[in-house]
Amino acid sequence: MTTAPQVAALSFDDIDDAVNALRARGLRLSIARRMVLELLFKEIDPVSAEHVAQTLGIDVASVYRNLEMLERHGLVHHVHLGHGPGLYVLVGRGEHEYLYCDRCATVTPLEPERLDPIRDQLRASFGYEVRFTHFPLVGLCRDCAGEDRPAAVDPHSSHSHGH
Amino acid sequence: MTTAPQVAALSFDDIDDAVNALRARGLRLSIARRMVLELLFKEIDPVSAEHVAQTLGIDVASVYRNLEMLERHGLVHHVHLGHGPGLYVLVGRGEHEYLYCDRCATVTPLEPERLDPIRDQLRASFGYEVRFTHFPLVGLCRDCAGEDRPAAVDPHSSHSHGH
DNA sequence: ACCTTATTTGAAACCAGATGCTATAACTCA
DNA sequence: TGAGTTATAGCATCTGGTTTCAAATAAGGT
Repeated sequence: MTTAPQVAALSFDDIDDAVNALRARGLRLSIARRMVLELLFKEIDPVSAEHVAQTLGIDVASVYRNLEMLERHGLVHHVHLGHGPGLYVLVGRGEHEYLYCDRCATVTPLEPERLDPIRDQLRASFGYEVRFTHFPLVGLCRDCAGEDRPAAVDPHSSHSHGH
Repeated sequence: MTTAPQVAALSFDDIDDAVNALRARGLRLSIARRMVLELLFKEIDPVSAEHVAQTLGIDVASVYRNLEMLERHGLVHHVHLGHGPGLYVLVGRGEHEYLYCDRCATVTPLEPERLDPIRDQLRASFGYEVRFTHFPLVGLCRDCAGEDRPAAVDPHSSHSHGH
């Protein structure tokens, strides 16, 4: 008993794979939707809806609708790192969980397996099946923990995304 | 080595104590500010700025400024449970960390000590000093984990705050 | 009491995200 | 391939949450 079944562990090798999954669910595939999907397949790090809209020249509203819809169908989910907009990422392929430093706003993506021991312990203690995909683990990184007091910074952006 | 020093573990027995701490830092104490503090001392659960403003009949802008300021000075912090407004709570006195169920939106406050083993493990593995005071631990509660798939619900409010 | 400076207020700006509407584009079936 | 059906894109507009601005007020020091 190391890890519970990764709920809805959909995984798509490529766009067509994902597209088929959508089609199988009776969903249409508009140009815009395909573009969003393609972009998500390209990006490694989570991206904001705004970013998607900008880079693709699509209306943000449409982007939000698409992302939300893809999320409902389990292809995508969003994470909140610090404050600022939610960031979207494909599930399954290259999925990560995140460590976020309160102080320097550094984001450290982790392979989910690395947190399995934590999950096990939480399951054992509280019966909870936790994921750090929606909210990151928040605290002080090694460097910041060493220094002075932990004045909560949150620079509202400039996530120095150190991957 | 069970727990790292609780960073900035300020703790105030009563309002006057907190007020003195503020005065000592050269801050004024307006009626509004005192009222906000008093309300926070009364509340057990985290409250929204809106709630504070409503119950006290103070402008939300002032409430936000006060809360933000009290937060800067380490008397208060805020937590995000699901989506919806940030919720503010006094630091130190009766401080909790939170478990949040993705599915049924149940919030379970925990005594921080109960998560110390988790903290220890995360410190050992990643050098991170984590707290679950800003973002809760998110996952499926025992009940929901048993059932079907984990359709992310987030009823956008109605936190059935079971304390 | 007086002066200086922080703080309150109310309005307005702001951002992330959601929603209603109409034209259009996807899929269905003939 | 073309017509019909229905989802989706675009755009404008709204909302909730939070911040900012200018002017009026009130704290604390002297």
